[in-house]
Formats: sequence, structure tokens, C-alpha cells
Amino acid sequence: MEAHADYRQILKAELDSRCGQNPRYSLRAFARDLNLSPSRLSEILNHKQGVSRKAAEKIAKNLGFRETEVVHFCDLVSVKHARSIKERQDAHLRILKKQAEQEETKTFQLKLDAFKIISDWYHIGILELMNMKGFRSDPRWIARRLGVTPIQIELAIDRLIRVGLLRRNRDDELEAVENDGWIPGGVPSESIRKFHRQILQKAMEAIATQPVDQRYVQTHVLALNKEDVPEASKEIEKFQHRFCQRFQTPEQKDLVYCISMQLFKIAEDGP
DNA sequence: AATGGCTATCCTGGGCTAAC
DNA sequence: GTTAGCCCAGGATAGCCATT
Repeated sequence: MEAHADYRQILKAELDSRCGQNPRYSLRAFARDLNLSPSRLSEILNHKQGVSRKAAEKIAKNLGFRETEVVHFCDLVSVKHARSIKERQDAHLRILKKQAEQEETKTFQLKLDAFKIISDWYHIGILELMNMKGFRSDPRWIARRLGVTPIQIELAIDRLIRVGLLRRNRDDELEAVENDGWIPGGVPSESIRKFHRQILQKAMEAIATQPVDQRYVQTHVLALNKEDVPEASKEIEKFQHRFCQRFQTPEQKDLVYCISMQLFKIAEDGP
């Protein structure tokens, strides 16, 4: 059962779902299945009448809810219609508790998703692949291009949809969602380290497998003053920004490339 | 504790309108 | 004509609450 603020929303959603599955299903049919008169159900759905906890329990059971869902449904009813203040307050507290639990689960899932997205390079690969000419939403097609398994791609797509970086349009085709580059849920530093390790691994593979005319690998070793390191980092950042602006243009592309630059210490001056 | 007023639920039955 | 959705009236019932 989805989280709704109102028990009427649950009933309407259920009716809607049943009508979707069976075009001949109706409010009357729903009333029959819930063991209510059609007029009574109509009045409930249209805020003309309320429901007692006892009646709510019967309805929830007729909807096939699990025990905890029955209680939650009854609480949503009680908070609106219970006659005693205490019963309404108790139901309200239970609803708040349940909402807090659901929020916690959702936040945790988002954090896990964000962690996976930044730490497994092919998530970003899928998003970049979408800018390619002839992009196909077929996980097998994407998997072949990125060199990972279709299952990994399917899971990655689900994850990207959950965090709101991807969506499916009416034709079930994947679409990137406009965003400012921020991944919901925050990104733990360990996942960023894992991401960089994977990219370096990919660079090593490229050196071994890609022809020279299809890759560009340049390394310079130079002596630097400690106080110049921040400025050097800033210059690399500026270059990468300029580079991406020049090539990340709206038209369709035919390849996905990775530019990765490192500036790190390989030797220190002696004591 | 018993009582009565008040309010809301629950149900029945009938009727209206619109779509098929 | 049938069906569906909605509306209304009216009565039985149940729970709350203040008063006695």
C-alpha cells in the first residue's frame, strides 16, 4: 500500500487501478466488492459521509490488505472520524510514526542509490550515452556499448529513475531529467574514491586495447612548489570546464569518451 | 451510575441524469 | 431500456458528554 495522507485517496487509487485493469469495472462493482451499497461508497468518496473504524477494518480486509496495512488504513480513518479526541490523537501519532519510518527507509534507499551511481561509472555512462545518435532504451543495447551486463544496466536504470536523473516517457523510452548535476541523497567520499579508481582502471584498459588514434594519453612529471598546488588544481578545473563546454553541445553524438586528469605527488623533498 | 441531548455513522429506498 | 453515478430523505443505532 502506498503512503497516502487520506484514506479516500487509497480507495480512489484502488478503484482507479481496478478500472484500469478492467474497463467494465465501476463504482458499483467496487461497492459490491467492499460490501457497501453504491450510494454509501459514493458518499464516502465525495466527503459526504465518514467511516467508522469498524467499517474501515471491513473495507481494508475486503481490499486484501496485510495486517499492518489494515491498521494504517483504520488510523487514517480514525484521525478524521473517531468520536473521541483521544482516539483521534492516538491514530495521528501512529500515522506520524509510520510516516517517519517510511521517510527513513526512503532516505536510506536514496543514499544507497546515490552511492552506487557515483561509485559505478556506468551510471554516468548511461546518461552520457543518451546524447549519442541512435541511442536505444534497450538495456542489452546499452550493455553492449558500455561493456557491462544487461542486468547491471537494468538495475542502474531503476536507480537513476529512483533518484530522479532519468524517467520513462509515454512510449516507455528513457529520457534524461534536467538537473544541475547534483545527485539526490548526497555522495559519500568513499564512493567518489571508488569512482576515481574505476576510471583509472578504465584508462589502463584503454591504453592496452584502444588504437592510439582513438585515445589521448599524456603524462607530464614536473616539479612544483607546495604553495602553487591549489592554483594548479584550479587551472585543471578551469580547463576541464572549458573542455566540457566546448564539446558537450546539444546535438547527438556517436561516442562516449572520458576525460580524466590527475595531479598528484610522486616524490617529496627530503628532510 | 443513570439519563437525556446531541452528533455522526450506517443503511434503505427512491429518484434524477447521462451514456450506451 | 439498461446501467452507472450521484443525490436526498428518513430512520435505526452508537458513542460522547454534561447533568443529575
